[in-house]
Amino acid sequence: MAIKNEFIKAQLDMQKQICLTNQFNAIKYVAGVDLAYYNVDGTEHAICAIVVIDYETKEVVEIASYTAQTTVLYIPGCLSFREVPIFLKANELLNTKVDLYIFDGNGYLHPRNMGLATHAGIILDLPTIGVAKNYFKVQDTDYIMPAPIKGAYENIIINGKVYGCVLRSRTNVKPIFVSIGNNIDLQTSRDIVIHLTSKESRIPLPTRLADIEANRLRKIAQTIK
DNA sequence: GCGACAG
DNA sequence: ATCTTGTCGC
Repeated sequence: MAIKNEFIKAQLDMQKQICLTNQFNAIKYVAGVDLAYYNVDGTEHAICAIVVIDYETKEVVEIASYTAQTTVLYIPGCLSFREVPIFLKANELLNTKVDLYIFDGNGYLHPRNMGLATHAGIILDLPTIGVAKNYFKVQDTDYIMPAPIKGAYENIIINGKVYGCVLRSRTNVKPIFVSIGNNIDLQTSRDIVIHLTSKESRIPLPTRLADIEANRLRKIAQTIK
């Protein structure tokens, strides 16, 4: 498939820019990013919602969103090319100077270590974390199920390299998959995800709120049709 | 041909 | 991701 090869070349080119160390002094504003999709007369549209919260008080600081027609189809491994352009437009509407972004999807846990969170992180040149609700198998490697206790985790090691981890964000609840995006390390990513996860959801608060906002806007757009 | 496949 | 109602359970 010609299109997919273009994406792979672009990912391989970006690969060498990934930063695996913390590049921040303090975290004040954290943004959660999520997209929702719907159709209008057979034309697919996407809504990107970004919700910024205060890392300590967890209060919502700002919400931004951007809707656009979809131009790129979804191909496993190439998700970022579909979602990053729309995310960047929504991000332009943000007034808050965000310290860290959390994406709904993988970062380093990707065939070329270039998932959504990493791709966006390199463009933003800011710290990002990828949090996926489902496992995206790389090189036929399975993950080890962590203990059913909040905070338990197992690193996902592929060919001797740590791609990310499976983290139990809530006791007795299906685990999530955490990986670095850019300008951050995995240990810190895990700590932050745990800090932002409570009994309301197994997903960290910023992305959970972004998910709710994106779907709220989608339902409104669908009833207007 | 069959199954897998972040969102 | 989305199409979709009720339903079992804390």
